[in-house]
Amino acid sequence: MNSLEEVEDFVRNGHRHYLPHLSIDPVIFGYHDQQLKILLLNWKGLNGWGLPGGFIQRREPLSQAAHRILQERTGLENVFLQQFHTFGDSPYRLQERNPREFFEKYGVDMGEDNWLFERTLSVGYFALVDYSKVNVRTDFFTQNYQWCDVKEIPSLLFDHNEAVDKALATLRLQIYHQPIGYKLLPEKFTLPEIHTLYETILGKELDPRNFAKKLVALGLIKKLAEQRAIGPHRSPYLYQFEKETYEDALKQGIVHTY
Amino acid sequence: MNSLEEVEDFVRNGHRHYLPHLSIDPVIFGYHDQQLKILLLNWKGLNGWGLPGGFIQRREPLSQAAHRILQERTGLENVFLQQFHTFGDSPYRLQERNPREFFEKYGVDMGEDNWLFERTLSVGYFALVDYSKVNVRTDFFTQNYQWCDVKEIPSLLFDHNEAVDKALATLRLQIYHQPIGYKLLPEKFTLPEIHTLYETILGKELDPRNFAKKLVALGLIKKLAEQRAIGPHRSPYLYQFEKETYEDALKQGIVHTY
DNA sequence: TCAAAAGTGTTAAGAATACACCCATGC
DNA sequence: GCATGGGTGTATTCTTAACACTTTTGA
Repeated sequence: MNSLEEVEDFVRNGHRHYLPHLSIDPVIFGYHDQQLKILLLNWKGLNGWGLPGGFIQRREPLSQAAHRILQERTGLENVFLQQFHTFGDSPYRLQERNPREFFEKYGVDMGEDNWLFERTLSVGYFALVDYSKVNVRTDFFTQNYQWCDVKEIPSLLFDHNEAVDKALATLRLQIYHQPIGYKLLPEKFTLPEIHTLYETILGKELDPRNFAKKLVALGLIKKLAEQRAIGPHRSPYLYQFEKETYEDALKQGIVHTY
Repeated sequence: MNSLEEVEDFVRNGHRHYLPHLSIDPVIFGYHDQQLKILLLNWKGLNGWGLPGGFIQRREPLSQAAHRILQERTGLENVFLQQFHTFGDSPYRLQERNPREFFEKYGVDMGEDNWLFERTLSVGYFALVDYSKVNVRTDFFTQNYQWCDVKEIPSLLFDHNEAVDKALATLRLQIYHQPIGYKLLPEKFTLPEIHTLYETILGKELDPRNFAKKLVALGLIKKLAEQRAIGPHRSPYLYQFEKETYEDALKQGIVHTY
């Protein structure tokens, strides 16, 4: 949706293709270089940062819509993506919207009862990706983006701060029940790498000895014979996820701490 | 909604009051006499059992809608009610609905593009109530109801089995993170009572000694000096919830097992 | 005195925590 | 040889799990 024509078509005819009253605003967590960030877009007409978003096609399964929207924004497929809450309580989710000014800036005539003005609830999904592999695609409405560290989230548009907070809380609770990291680390990784990943996501320090013991005891990772040269330091061993144990844990859940 | 006039008004004008495409179908867990049941309604025209349901008013916060729908069905207020998932993937949630036959049975002329025919996603909430305190209110569409033991759930209409399964799984996971029981037991209760409650919800046996130790160690309940006479058996002591600890645990969460 | 249900304590195993030193590497 | 980061083990504490007999009560 980059040209004015496409936008006009979306505004006028979108209600034929998409369900009104519902959107999906994914919280995309990106991990790279020991940092956990989320993808924010600058919505031009609103002059503020917010989550990406999209609508559900009329005949499209909900979870497929979430994957599609993610794919359109990041180019990524096969992503860890999880529904965590549906938002419909905040004042912004109560009122009929007033994006009129917003659209008028672009000279699109919307009429009085355009579908985009109606009250819209949001189904919240979060994704966990390696942000160095992402090609963010902006469009007519969003020409800037940033990967913003989770420790420095600014005040966001709408109720998006609430969504980010809840997504992060869910992710942090989840990590005690399900393994993560498969898609965020290279196939072979070092203990310090996965250690930092967990520390970064949980936002707190984890004892490296206990952490390694735990992951090995759970059978989630196994040590390989190979090492990696990392310059003027001792070479760390490489590890791999134990795929079977990992997927079992994903499905059945585990209860423990780190 | 008991008379034909009300129904006709709902069918023809409901879209002015309610959001289309979205419903709330609460899974109402009722506990009483050491049994965990859910409320099922018999939808007359569909000849099958399903969950109660309702729509969201256009200007009504989502969680308030859930409470209202529950209140309308059960008369209960101030209930433990929790959102657990939004359903939009099953075949039933994909198609435009075809309740035409259903309504035609009642002689309501709906027209071709009635709002009730459209695809409808469902925001799932579950509630936990004492079913002996419930006055189920049926209406024009639902004149029978039953409290059905969770171990004997029949095949339900639409995707409601999926909703029940997921609600139960969520409740069982939740019980390891948050206390429950405040609204399900009398103010003063015995250890066997709360013990059975937890066993019933989890669907498995819990060692009575360890269980009692745990609840007391967590500071959730305290022993009173009083006992209750229960006939030709030893009189059990009464306990009370420690309100402060209980509410802290509700808000902040706990991680443990039973 | 009997039947039914309640109450209670200890031990062993496992898990979590805390903690500090040596090792390997490249410059 | 030195700076940097990686690797590893043990002791303590706490938590969980397993387990069986005695007490109370009213009939």
